[in-house]
Amino acid sequence: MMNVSTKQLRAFLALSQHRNFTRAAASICLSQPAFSALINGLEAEIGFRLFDRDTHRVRPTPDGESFAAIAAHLVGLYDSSAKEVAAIGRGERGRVCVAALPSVAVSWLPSVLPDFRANHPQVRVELIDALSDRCLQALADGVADFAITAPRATPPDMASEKLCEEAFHFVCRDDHPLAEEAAIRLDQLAGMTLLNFAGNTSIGQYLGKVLPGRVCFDSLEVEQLTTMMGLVAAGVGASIVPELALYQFRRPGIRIIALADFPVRREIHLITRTDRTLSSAATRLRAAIVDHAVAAEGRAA
Amino acid sequence: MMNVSTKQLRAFLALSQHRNFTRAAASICLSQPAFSALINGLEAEIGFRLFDRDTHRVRPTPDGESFAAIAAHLVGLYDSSAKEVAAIGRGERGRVCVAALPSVAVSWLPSVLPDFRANHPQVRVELIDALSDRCLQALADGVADFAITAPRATPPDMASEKLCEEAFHFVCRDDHPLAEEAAIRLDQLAGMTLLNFAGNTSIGQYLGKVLPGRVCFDSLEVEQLTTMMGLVAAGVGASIVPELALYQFRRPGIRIIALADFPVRREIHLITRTDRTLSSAATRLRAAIVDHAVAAEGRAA
DNA sequence: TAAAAATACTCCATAGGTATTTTAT
DNA sequence: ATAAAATACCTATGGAGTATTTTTA
Repeated sequence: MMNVSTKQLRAFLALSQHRNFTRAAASICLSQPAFSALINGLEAEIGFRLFDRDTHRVRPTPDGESFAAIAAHLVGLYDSSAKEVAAIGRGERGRVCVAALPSVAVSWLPSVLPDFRANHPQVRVELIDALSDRCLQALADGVADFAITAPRATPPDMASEKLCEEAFHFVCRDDHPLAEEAAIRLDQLAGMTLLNFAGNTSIGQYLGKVLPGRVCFDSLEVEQLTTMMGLVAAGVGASIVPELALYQFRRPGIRIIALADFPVRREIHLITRTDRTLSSAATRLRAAIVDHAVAAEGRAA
Repeated sequence: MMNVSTKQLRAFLALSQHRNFTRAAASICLSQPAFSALINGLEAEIGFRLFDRDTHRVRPTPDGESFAAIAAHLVGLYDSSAKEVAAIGRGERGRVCVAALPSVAVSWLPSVLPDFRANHPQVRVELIDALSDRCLQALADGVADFAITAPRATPPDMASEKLCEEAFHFVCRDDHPLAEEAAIRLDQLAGMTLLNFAGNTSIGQYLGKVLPGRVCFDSLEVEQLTTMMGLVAAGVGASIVPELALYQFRRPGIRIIALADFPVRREIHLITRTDRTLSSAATRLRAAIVDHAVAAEGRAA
């Protein structure tokens, strides 16, 4: 087997160029004897002489000239590979897949993704916008690099980091009995019937923990915010949704009213697997998202 | 700077394939700790983790998978380069230029070149067929790798190896006074006028050393054998040529007669420069030519 | 508990330096 | 006589081995 180091190849190329051991050695920051040893070792390794040399002239042999083309190719690929690897390390290559709740995908990511994509043009970004369970499933399956959701509990093998927490709001049509309130207390909801979210949604899980015994739930349960908005707009009923979901309800005829003493806030977490190293690209995107969350918290406070 | 050895890259590729340190180490004939050190060193060098590993599972990280393509390319080029270099060393790449006397080019090389070219299809062979002086000039200029000629003396910086020596023969038209002789002695030529070769030809030099005082030279001197053959065939005169030149004269109407006591033989030498290493290809061709000369001498003896 | 990677350590080969010698112009 | 490559010799780094420990499924 041919065991040639890039150092030897660079020494060879330097000597081809300078045609002088002392100067070529200096050009790659080596002493002349060390440099000579590199060239001698290279010649021994490949089995033929690369330079004809005496004390006053150094010139490539014919075989040395044939070798030069090969060495230059190899060192060239090595250097460009090094650049590529550095780019991977800076998160400028590869693919990132984020699984996020639709409300997060709509309200959060649009303020982070454009910047990230502009700074990482060679990274393919994929977004899975799904309900909490499917987000975690994508993460567990290895499809997603990380998830942004409001999980019931942190699954094993996963680490959770709180990005923010958000208040719940009452939403209703403007002909609803409470439509004119500036703020609503929980006792004002007593006996009232509210439209609920399905148990596999994070909102449904939060409401299910807090409200039973205080309000009646309509038997109608939905998964999607869009659907809920449609029902509210149609006057089918009122409901309670967290901050990030409000974008669906900011439209004529629908009222959004603060809940003065609602006992819980929805926590949005960024979930990563503990048993897999994130790609550098994913690490960068994750950092951008966390930064954005911290900044947003700062503005809110 | 990225200082990564091919050994590390091969270790990486082995681990990508086996996904098991112990087996991957065995596959490249290393102990498991030495192998681990290679992988750790590689990760430290490039700055990101390549494998997620615990005691029971080894799998590439996303960045590791990006790296795999680069590593495979690099190792692939390295290996094919090693093959190319080996081919250079075996004399299967490159160019060989031989400068040879026309008589050698006609009589010698055709029995060596076809074999050589068949065995070295990727070597470009160039042939300079010129008189002695131009052959040596081509060698001195670095255009020719070696020369086959009959030099006056070996120039400095050049080494000479005798390939063969050859007898001189008398050539004349069949109406010449000596045409019917079986062999001719020098004294039979006394007073006779011979066509001569120019002083820059090897034949001219040999004849000039031996004949003055014994025969008259015609004032007509030529350089080329073809021309001499034309003059002889036209009955302008007779001449003396060495063995390898006889191919020109083996034709109807021309007699070739042995010279019984001619005091010199022409020596054909292979000349190489002592200050330049021959290419491997040239070394091979040179060896083939020398072998052929030795074999021919054997047959002659 | 068993299998596999990581750690600890020891040893030797070799890369690199300085000082000196050889060589060719 | 001089400039440059080769040689001699020393040191220190690191690569590779064996033995052992740690870890997790």
